[in-house]
Amino acid sequence: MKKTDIFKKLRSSGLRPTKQRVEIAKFLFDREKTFHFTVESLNKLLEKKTTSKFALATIYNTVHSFKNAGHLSEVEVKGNKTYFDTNVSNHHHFYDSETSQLIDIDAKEVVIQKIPKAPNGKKIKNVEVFINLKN
Amino acid sequence: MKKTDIFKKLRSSGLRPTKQRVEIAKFLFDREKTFHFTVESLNKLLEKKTTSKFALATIYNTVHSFKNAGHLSEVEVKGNKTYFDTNVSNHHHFYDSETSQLIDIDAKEVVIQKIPKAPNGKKIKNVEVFINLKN
DNA sequence: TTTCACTTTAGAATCATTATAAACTATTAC
DNA sequence: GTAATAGTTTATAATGATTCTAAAGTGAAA
Repeated sequence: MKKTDIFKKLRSSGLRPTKQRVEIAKFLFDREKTFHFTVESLNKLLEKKTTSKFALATIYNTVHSFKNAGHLSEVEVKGNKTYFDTNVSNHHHFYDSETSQLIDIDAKEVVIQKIPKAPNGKKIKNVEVFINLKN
Repeated sequence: MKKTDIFKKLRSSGLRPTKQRVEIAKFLFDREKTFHFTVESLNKLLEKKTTSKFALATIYNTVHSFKNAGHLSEVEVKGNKTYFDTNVSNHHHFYDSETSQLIDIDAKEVVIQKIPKAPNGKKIKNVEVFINLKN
């Protein structure tokens, strides 16, 4: 991903391309596979892989901005940490609780034949399938 | 649920039937429908519905004991609070993020036709379907 | 009924996350 | 370019959920 693309991505979401955002965006989005992380793990990786220094609050701010802009999605995982995913398309997950590892499952890999209808005045927003793994 | 049944339930899981555990167990398990809660909400309800007084730590201890004994399950919900469920059978959930409300879906209400196989040396422990609702 | 391991308790400690307010910086208008 | 300003970053404090600690309490076995 070119630097200008990152600028565009940020600008088009109303986010000023600051040094920090550009660097975090490059780290998050400039990769082949989707990437799952917590703020804590992202912080550690940024410390290791970049020369810049980021306040923890900035990482929280940035991740939330990216999430609100639709560039990141949040994954529901048991436990108290928030997991994020660079894959924002509709998809599913394997979860290995032994290693706390998430693996994406493409939407077309799961076919649901029957599903109950939404209660009372509600509608279905989306369906997420979570496959828990064991050894 | 009779008091002796609660005693049995606790004893058979190696849990001493203390005053607190019995009262919390009665509150949680003596109902028709399944019940979803966080420690915070349970604490408030216990304050309202019982005359006993429980230390918050006791509620945490008790809920964890019950969970480890298999009498409660944990539900994966986005956000930072831990949700518990008195339904420990294999089942699924509707989730209304507007009201933070969970609704159980019986396992037989969902039929999955196709699912990917587990990666490398792993096996599938279980599959959980999460249906997010909107208005 | 005594003893002892298991529990409960209040409060301190910890961990993740959010709020605050001052310093900084990208953008806009000139 | 330069100045003004609105949006950002930062360090730190504050908050909220959860866990830890160590002392006091209590079931259960002998």
